[in-house]
Amino acid sequence: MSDRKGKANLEDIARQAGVSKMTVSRVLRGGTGFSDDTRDRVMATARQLGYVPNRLAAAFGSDAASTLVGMCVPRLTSGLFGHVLDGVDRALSRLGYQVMIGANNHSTEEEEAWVRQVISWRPAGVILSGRSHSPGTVDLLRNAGMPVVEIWDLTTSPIDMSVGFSHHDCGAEIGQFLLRRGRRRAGYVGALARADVMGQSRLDGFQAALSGGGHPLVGKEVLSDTPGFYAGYYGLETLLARNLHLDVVYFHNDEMAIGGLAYCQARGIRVPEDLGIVGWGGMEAASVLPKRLTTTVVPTTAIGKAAAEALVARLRGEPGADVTVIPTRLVPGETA
Amino acid sequence: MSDRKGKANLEDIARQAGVSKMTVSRVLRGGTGFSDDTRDRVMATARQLGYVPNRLAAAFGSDAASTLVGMCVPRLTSGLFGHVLDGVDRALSRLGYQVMIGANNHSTEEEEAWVRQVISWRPAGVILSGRSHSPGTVDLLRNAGMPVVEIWDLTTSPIDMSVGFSHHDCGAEIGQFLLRRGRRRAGYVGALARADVMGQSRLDGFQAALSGGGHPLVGKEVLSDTPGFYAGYYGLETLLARNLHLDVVYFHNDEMAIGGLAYCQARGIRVPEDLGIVGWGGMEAASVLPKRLTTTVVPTTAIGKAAAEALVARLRGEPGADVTVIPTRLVPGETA
DNA sequence: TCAGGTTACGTTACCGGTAAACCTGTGGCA
DNA sequence: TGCCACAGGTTTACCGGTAACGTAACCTGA
Repeated sequence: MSDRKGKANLEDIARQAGVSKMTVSRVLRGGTGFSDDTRDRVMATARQLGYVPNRLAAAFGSDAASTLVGMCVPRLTSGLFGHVLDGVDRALSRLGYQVMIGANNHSTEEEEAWVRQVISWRPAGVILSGRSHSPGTVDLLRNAGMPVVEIWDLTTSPIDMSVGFSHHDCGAEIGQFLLRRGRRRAGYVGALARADVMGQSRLDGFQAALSGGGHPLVGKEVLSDTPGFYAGYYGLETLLARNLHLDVVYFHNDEMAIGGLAYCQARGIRVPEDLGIVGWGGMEAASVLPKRLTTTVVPTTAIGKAAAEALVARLRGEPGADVTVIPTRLVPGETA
Repeated sequence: MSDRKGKANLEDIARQAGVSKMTVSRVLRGGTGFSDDTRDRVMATARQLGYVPNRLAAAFGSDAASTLVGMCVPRLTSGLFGHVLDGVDRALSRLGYQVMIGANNHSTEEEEAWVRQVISWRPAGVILSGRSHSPGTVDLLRNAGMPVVEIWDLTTSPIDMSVGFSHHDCGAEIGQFLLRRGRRRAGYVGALARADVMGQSRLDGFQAALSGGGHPLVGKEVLSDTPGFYAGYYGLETLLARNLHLDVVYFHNDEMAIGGLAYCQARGIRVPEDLGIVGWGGMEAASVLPKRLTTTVVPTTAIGKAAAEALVARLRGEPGADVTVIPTRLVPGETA
């Protein structure tokens, strides 16, 4: 056994089984061109030597052999993206791929830095979150010539493929829903400001719908904090302190909306009578609250799965749509 | 430019800059053995050609050059592990490493399958969650001779290194705390049963403390469901239906405890007067609830960071402890 | 009976870096 | 003057697979 780290390689197996390296390679990859007898002998030898394949060598030697997929999310601590990641990982690992992760913290520069790193591993493909990227990122990916899936926020002109839904439509749908329910003085509580392009899209859609219905947004409060429970709590406190006589507040996401609900409960504000509360995302907690949160449920796992499958389909040369819509669902709860 | 995918390589840069491949390699890695003039020329040429390094080739050619780290968590959808992953990723990406993820779904077999895959990429090191692994996993890792960090549940005899805290102690601490607060009839609501070894450790510690204090656990309900809000809600409902006159319930984690709180609120059970509720983990939501949840706060991000740093220290040959304790903190809230 | 296809292999070249050993000119010093 | 150290390189070998092509033995049908 050639003993760089004491590991057996194809050559060791070949020698011991009395065949060539290439035959061993073919057998282990489950190809054709060998007899049943040879296959059994090679397999037995490989097992006996404790052979651990070297994907590094395989991917290096042949551009087609990489089973690595890069996936970049805005934040690893987001509950929603945890589910997306889970969907991606389940689908890909079942097909023999491995996932390399990254977080861009809602920054296109950080995303570009990550893409630069991940590309240096010559992955089979890359999954990005969102549809706004730096020119450098787009260049790098175009040049790399590998499948790219942009998820979460749908785009009709993707770098390569897009899987997700329209954030703008989500916001608009909620706006129209609230108008139908008779709400007239809507506010918004968000976080991360310009950084989160997709949250901004929802707000844009929301505002457009409200204005279109003749009752434009009355006030908004956008913190530069992490969009979590705290930010929802204090964001609502700040917004209400401005005495705008709001009758409903749309939140950046469910976490923040639940923070808002906590604030209402603490201050004796009745929901939905005194104030309506609406979230976005569809986290599990939202449905076991004393009052079920009105929100948009996003099929996170399905998006991850669809992205992974689109990527693999392209790698296999199967035909597939460039744009896949995974619809969200407005779930009227008891808070608006 | 040799055009396998149209990408420039060291040789292209070398030719154009009028030096050898090796000199280019040294310059790009920031080594020594070249003049300032040569360095500037090489750097300029690399930029001009849009050189993207090939880490695959580097890691393949030299076992020491890998910047890949594998990280396996029980579930990617867990809020706590999202933070651990974040801690790991931040620390590692700052140091130039990339993270390959995996989920074992609380199964040592799935973990072994993942380890087999990740090792085939010849990573610089591996981070695992938990301390119970299949013999095959331990063999593979020992044989690979790379740094391994076991996180989350501390072990005094790690495969290589261990970073975390004792789940058993967490449970015991809560047990003692509740006894001091005068609770005498404690119950437990959990999930995943045998599969989640660490949850079981907490329960063991909890029971030991209660028994030691003369008031053993009265009843428990362990669902084979995902340990989330729903499971907490229905688990508590089922447990209380047995009319055991419990005065406090310890939950597998905060999500389940919050589900339990939701159940109490729905049924008019006063917390903490009629029933105490205790969680585990320290999720953000727990602190903006109408009543702050009594729980154990786990420094998730710090554990991830410490694990990453221990791994890198070992890679650099710096001295470091094999076992690093990251203490948890019992936070008495208003629910017990 | 023999051209032509098929099966079951073997051979060769190559992927793009890095380690290690090897050169070469220059300056310092005994 | 001769020797050595050192800066600033170059050369060579190798990592472990895979693609592409070559080939001998066997089969098959006209």
